[in-house]
Order: sequence, then structure tokens, then C-alpha cells
Amino acid sequence: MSQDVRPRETLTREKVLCAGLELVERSGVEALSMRKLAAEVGVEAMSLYNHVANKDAVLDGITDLVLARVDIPAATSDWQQDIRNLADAFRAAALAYPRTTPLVLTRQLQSKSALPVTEAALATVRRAGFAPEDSVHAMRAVLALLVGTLLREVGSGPTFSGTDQVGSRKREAVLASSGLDRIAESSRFLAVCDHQREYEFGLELIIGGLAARRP
Amino acid sequence: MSQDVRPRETLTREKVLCAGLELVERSGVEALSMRKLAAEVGVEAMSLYNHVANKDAVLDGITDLVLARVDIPAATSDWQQDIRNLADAFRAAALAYPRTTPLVLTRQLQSKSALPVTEAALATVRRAGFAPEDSVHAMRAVLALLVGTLLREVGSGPTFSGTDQVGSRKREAVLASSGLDRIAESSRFLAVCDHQREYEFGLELIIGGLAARRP
DNA sequence: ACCTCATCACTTACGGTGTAAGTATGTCAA
DNA sequence: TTGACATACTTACACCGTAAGTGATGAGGT
Repeated sequence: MSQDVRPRETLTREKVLCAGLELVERSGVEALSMRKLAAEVGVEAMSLYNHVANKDAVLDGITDLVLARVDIPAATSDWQQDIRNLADAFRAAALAYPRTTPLVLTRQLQSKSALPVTEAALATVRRAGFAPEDSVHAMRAVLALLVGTLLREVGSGPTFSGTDQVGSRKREAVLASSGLDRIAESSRFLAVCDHQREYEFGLELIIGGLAARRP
Repeated sequence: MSQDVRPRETLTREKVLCAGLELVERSGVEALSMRKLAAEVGVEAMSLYNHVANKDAVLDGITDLVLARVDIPAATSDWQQDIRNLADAFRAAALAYPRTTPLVLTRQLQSKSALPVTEAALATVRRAGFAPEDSVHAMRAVLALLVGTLLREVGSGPTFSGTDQVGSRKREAVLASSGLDRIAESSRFLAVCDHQREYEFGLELIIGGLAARRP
């Protein structure tokens, strides 16, 4: 009769993974241990193994969670804008969990959660007139740029990104007196890194390259 | 008198790091522990701390070792070819130690060993006529692409790369019946990944984009 | 109401990790 | 010879992932 009531508060795989995502986001990837994760959900370490195969499966599950949150934008009539929108969406999903991002990027993005994003990406490039094969290449190029820029962004502390005037001044001085001409000449720009701007610049280069070779 | 003779075979920071690189390359990053590394150089774990601050310093040192091995190519009269040559050199240095590559790519490439490569990269783009600021952006875009493609390459086993006919057939079948049209249509190309080709494709897109916006 | 059985959290244990702290052994300069 | 210094070793601690075994709880059939 009362099968919809669950008096026993039982653990589920989903609860474990969500707690894992929270823990990683709060304390970093290296802080995730089976014992701490278990404590997080009010249980002993070994109990987790009733719901996940091992620690690696936890990491995979967390990756999936983030990947599934990519909010795929609607297509427009402008293929270039569609590429920007989709790349932005991927980037936003990753940056929503910055401390988890290294995990997501260094595992192979082959989970089922990545399929809808792949489909949307391919559709966008196909709509631009590219053949199926080149669509795959184009998508992979954009993805590589995304991974490279995101990894740089979450790897560097807020130091390199933001408004750390004093640190940037110091780096600039070091570079300027490195004895290397081109580095000295660009030291002002090397000393800081606006990740959003770098990402946009790189993406525009790729889109420009695609536009140039569009059938 | 005989101060050039070293009867006592003493450990050095360099020996430790070289042994670390070998160990990582032989058994993977996760296999590197202070105890195993010490055993490798015929010493107890704690003795390493006379030469390196901690494990993280070991990883940094190994990264440096690889970065220092980038063989910077001579400039030609063709800026596009120069970009290709330099990117190829970076890629080759990384792939010379494939199991160490994840280490190199996920740490910030800010070591002194990276300065000559940076200088060469900036010189190349400057020679193409770009301003100092845009040179930095262009270099960072190429680097992001390199990091993204290399990480994909060393992350996927030989499975995804090479001539694993049966695995690729299976992946193709799964993708073809995914119910997603664009994925099904491109399943042949999604099921495999020729990393060299993907890298070249992406690099040509960026070079194309640069050519289009050259002053 | 009772028994059975599967589920799932618990306990214990093992071999591994990084490294703090203290000790011993050698090589040099005075 | 003596002291100082460098460097290797030993011990110890708190933590890790997980294999193996144990016990409580709740559901379903009789």
C-alpha cells in the first residue's frame, strides 16, 4: 500500500555524486577522498561502494554531472554566431564549477552526457555548409581551443587573471629585463591574461579560418 | 688537492629529476611516489628532501625538463610556415614523453625553460606584421590549441588513435544508432581520431584566421 | 504473525602515501 | 684532533583506496 513512503533514508548513486561535486567545488579535486565523501553524506567510507564501483567511477560521475548541465542554445540563422553561442555555453558550464573543471577536461569527454552537445555542434557546422567529415574536424578544433583556454584559466589562480596590479607589475618587470627582445617588448601584455578575451580571440581566429574555407 | 675526485657518489637535484622523468615515462604519473623515486636512485624516501622541497617540486622539475627539450626551429621567410614549425616542435617535445605530457600540460607553463619558446613564438608573429599585443593573443591561441589536442591525444589510449579496426567499428555502430541525426551521419568520422590530422586541421584554421586579419 | 532473504551500512585490516622530526655517518677546514 | 656541516637513514603519524567479513533492517511469501 504505502510503497511511495520511504521511511528509511537510503543512499543513492545520485546523492553520492552530487555530494562529490559539492565537495570538489568547495575544497578542490585533491581533497576528494572516499572517507571525506562518505562523511559528507553521513556514512562510512565503505558504504559508498554499494553505489559506485570505485573512486574513479565517482570522478567519472562528477564529470558527467557537469557535462549534463551544458545549456544548448537555440540555432539562429547565423552559423558563426551559433558556433559562438555553443562554445560559450560549454565554457559557461565548465566555469560554473571552476574547481571541478580540471577533472572534466582531463577525462575523455566520451560520456553519454556529451552526446547532445556533440549533436548540436555538428548540426551547426553542417548548417554552415561543411561536409560531415570536416564538421567533425571543425568541432574538434573548437573543443581543443576550449579545453586549452579553460585549463589555463582554472589552472592559474585569480592572480594571472584579474586585477592583481602589484603582481602583474612585478611579472612585467621580470619579463622586461629577461634579455629577450620580443618578450621585453610585449611584457605588458604577457604579464596579464584576460581569459575571456583570449578565448574570444582564439575562437574568432578559428571561425575566420572556417569562413575562409567554407564550400 | 683531489677536489675534482668525488669518491662519495652523491645525489643531486638533477639526478632525482631525471630519474623521476624516467619513472613517470615508464609507469605513468600516478606511479610516481617519493618512495619509488628514492628506490630508483638507490636511497630512502626522506633523503630526496635534501634536494627537492616536496613532491610538487619534483613534478615541477620534471615539467621543466621536458619544456627545456623543445628544439626551436630556425626562422624562414614564410611566417605561416614558421608558426607550423614552432608548433610542431612543441608538439614533438611533448610527444617525446607521452606519459609525462599530462603533467606538462596541466601545470602552468611559466617556468624559465618556456621563455625561449615564448620569445621565438612572439618573434614569428611579430615578423608577420602583428602588433605586440595581438602577437601575445595569437601565441596564446596556438598554445591553447596545442594543449587541447595534446591532452586529447595522450588521454585517449592507442584505441582511439590508431588502427583498432574492431573497436572503431563498434563505436561507429553505437553512434550510428544513437538516434541523433548529425552524429549518425558523421559516425564514421567520430569513431576514430587521427590526432596528427586534427592538430594540423586546427592549426590551419588558426593560421587562416590570422592571415585574414593581418594588418 | 512468522520466517526468509536480499539489501546495505558497518567494522576491521592491509599495504600504500607524503612528510615532520630526530639520529647517525661521512667529508671537510681549522 | 676537533668541530661543523652536509647528507643519508630511521621512526612515526595521519591519511589514502579498498578487500573481506559482519550485522541490522525492511519487504514479500506463507
